[in-house]
Amino acid sequence: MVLNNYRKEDKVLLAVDCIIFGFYQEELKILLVQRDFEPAKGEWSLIGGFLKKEEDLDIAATRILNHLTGLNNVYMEQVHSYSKLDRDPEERTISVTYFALIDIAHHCKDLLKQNPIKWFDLKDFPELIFDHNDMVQDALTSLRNRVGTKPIGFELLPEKFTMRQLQKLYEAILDTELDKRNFINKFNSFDLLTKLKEKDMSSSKKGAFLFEFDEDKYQKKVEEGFCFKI
Amino acid sequence: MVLNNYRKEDKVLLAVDCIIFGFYQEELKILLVQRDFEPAKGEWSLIGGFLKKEEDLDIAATRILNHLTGLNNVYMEQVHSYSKLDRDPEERTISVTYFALIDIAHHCKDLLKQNPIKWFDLKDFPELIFDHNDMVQDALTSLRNRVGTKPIGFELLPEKFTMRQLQKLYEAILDTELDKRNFINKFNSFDLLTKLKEKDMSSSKKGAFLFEFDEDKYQKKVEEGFCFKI
DNA sequence: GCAAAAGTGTTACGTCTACACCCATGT
DNA sequence: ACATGGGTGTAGACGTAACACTTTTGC
Repeated sequence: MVLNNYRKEDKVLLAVDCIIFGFYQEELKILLVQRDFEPAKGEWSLIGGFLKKEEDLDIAATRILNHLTGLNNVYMEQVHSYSKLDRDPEERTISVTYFALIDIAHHCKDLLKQNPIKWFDLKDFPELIFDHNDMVQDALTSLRNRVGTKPIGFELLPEKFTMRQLQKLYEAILDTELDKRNFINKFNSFDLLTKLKEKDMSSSKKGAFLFEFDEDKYQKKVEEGFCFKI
Repeated sequence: MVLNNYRKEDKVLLAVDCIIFGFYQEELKILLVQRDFEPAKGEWSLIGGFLKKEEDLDIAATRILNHLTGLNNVYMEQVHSYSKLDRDPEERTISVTYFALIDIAHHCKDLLKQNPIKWFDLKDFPELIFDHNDMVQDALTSLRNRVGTKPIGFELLPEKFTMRQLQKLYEAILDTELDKRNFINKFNSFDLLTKLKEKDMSSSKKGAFLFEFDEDKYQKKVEEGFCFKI
């Protein structure tokens, strides 16, 4: 027999946890929070919260991110749902994760000062509560897959960036070294970037030209069947 | 302030919906059920149910699949969570989808006779309730991505299969035509199949050699860094 | 003048694609 | 003997990967 009465069914707590990635000094970073409530008070955790009756998951993720960071208009994608019975010792909780991509330099100058929130190097961050370490791992895998088929890397960079920054970003995400000429040639072949007249003088004496991602151009190309593939 | 009391939080109904794929007569199929309860009684729907207190999502998906089909040991993967406020008119319900891969020929001879469950051609199935059409689309996308990086296609075939069957399967999943020589050459280059002495005589007079997927060999290769990529 | 990063093309290599004929067998 | 699907190899196109030197300028 098919289940036929919604009201008889068990309800559960639904949480949303955000894996917030940033990019700074050529390294991928992750934003973590020190829990200020039990259980596991004082331990490091992903930024999360509970789904409310009147919102869907995407909105909850946006709200939670905004609530703890003050950030808006952040690129987010749902990753996976976690449901092991004992994953949260306090109460049975199912958690849906989202990864978020943030341009640290632009948005977060004062975040770093705020107390229980801190950026960590993705290669060296503390043990997290519950199954949050798995979540980070899965989110990273998801990001790696995604970045290969959709030009979302820019979400981690300032609007204007140098080719070298872009390359270092992809190197950090994919955890591999890339040849600068091949990288630039490939990216240029997509014809998605606008080269500006400005230069960034912060990393060399000669200065490096700045580029912008042309979202409109990308959308038009997609409609024409273009498929981003790096 | 961080949320600090689990008990105050809203709880929700959590459903699991299964997108069950099969392969038969060179076409991808999907298993659908006619709802025998309100709302939307009589309409076609994915096979689903509600998560129970004592199970995690993987187990719920397995139970639901088994309950409506009698099948065990079915390959399943979580796809996505759907949470639009009005997606289920009866009551706020979040749904987590799983795709399942089934060898129709082997397992389901009598399923077809059972009443409210029916295999449909993936290219021609009825309008589904709620957001189930989106779920099917997303699951198909997920299957397409997955099949390119993990040898799961075999789950849709009998244990022993011909190269032609395998090729037709990939053609059906990817919705594209493949060259038989290129396909065979590529697959053989992986060295994951065992050629049997037996032939399948059902589709030609000459007969076609049967092959088996060597799961152990695949696992060993993966440990050595092998990466399936088709 | 030298250190440090920016910028720029070509060649070799490997992979992917296209393609056509013979084989075995049941009717 | 012929119709049907099974099985096999190669050559050209294409994309990827490897590689080194010149430029600019602040110190």
